Amino acid sequence: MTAEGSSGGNRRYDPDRKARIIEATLEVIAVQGVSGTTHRRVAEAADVPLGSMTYHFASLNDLLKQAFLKLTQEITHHFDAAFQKAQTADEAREVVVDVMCGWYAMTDRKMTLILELYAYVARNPQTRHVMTGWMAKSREALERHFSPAVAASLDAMIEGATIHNFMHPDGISRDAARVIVAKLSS
Amino acid sequence: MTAEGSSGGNRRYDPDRKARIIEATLEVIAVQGVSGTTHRRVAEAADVPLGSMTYHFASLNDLLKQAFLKLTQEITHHFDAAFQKAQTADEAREVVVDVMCGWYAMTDRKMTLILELYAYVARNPQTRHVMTGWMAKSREALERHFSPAVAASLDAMIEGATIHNFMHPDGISRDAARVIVAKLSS
DNA sequence: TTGCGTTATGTACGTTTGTACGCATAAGTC
DNA sequence: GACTTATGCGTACAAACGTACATAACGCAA
Repeated sequence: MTAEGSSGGNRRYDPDRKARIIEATLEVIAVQGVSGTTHRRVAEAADVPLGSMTYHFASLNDLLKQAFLKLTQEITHHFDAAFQKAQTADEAREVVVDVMCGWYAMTDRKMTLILELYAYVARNPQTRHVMTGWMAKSREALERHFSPAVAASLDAMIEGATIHNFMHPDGISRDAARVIVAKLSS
Repeated sequence: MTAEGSSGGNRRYDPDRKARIIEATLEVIAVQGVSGTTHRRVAEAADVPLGSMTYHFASLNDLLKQAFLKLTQEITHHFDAAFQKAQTADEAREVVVDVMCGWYAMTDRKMTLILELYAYVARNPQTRHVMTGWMAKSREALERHFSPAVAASLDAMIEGATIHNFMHPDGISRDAARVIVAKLSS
């Protein structure tokens, strides 16, 4: 009775609702951009009533902030997992190459979300900690295999190469990436 | 009589109006983001009546497109000018260092605009040519001093370092940048 | 002057927006 | 069962939106 108890059309008791709304928010942002993200569109995507929006989130900005935070946490998780597997420095270098071009789960959707995040943070300084936190985690993962200076350069290169490859299909090939990583980490 | 002839409150004949609207658009985007850029806000910023918006631009998207195009042209111009001065490879390397951290005129405002552009292009594939055109010009400038492969890597590094330095104040120092450029261009 | 064609603008319209809030419905307690 | 409290939601509203369009203001030819 407690579970599955949807007694007709109008739903009740849906403990994952808030999480689902956040996920739906990312979906809407990916397709419509922050500029096209509205309470109503997210509500429809998450299949919840409009009233749930203002009930679970103080404002639209609050919703965006939480959605972007979840995005960075997911990415950080993937990033960490990839580097956790690497044992030797050479293996770590290969992971960097993987991330630079191809990425494990860097779909167009995720890349779009990241760029929306950047723009959002640039215009909302009070959410900058979302970025600095993410960057710190990435740096930390890299510094388990490289010196701080090299880690910083690899991090920047990952950023730039990922964006350039996204914007211009055949930007940096896998072989080219290998050469670059070798140079930077020497 | 033809110039300065504002015969009271309601203006007439203002040949630079379109250009001024585009500039005002960039100003609004920088502060409010694409999501907060409206006909009315731009009109106020440019000090033109609302009707001028739909008169000079087919739609809001058309306006955004033209504004972003102007942004990339300005940046390209600065970029080219900087590299035009460099005669030797070493001088070119130093320009790359300049651009990576500090940039000639890379204010927070301009960086914000660039990030908004990225997000906009990611969501509007039909405007991707604005990005590919810009990238081609940058690549071209770099290839006057470096091999294609090295130019591509420097371009990506500039991208990543600029963004990281913007997000996290003391990301890559000038000395560190010099080391990185030396490695990449060897 | 008058007339005409182009250029520009004020205004109105139908939508969509974020958000507030009264009320319905559940769980909790006896 | 009855009653109380906490939780969730349908709905309403003022503000702001993009856009269209009738009409005003001009330059210019006659």
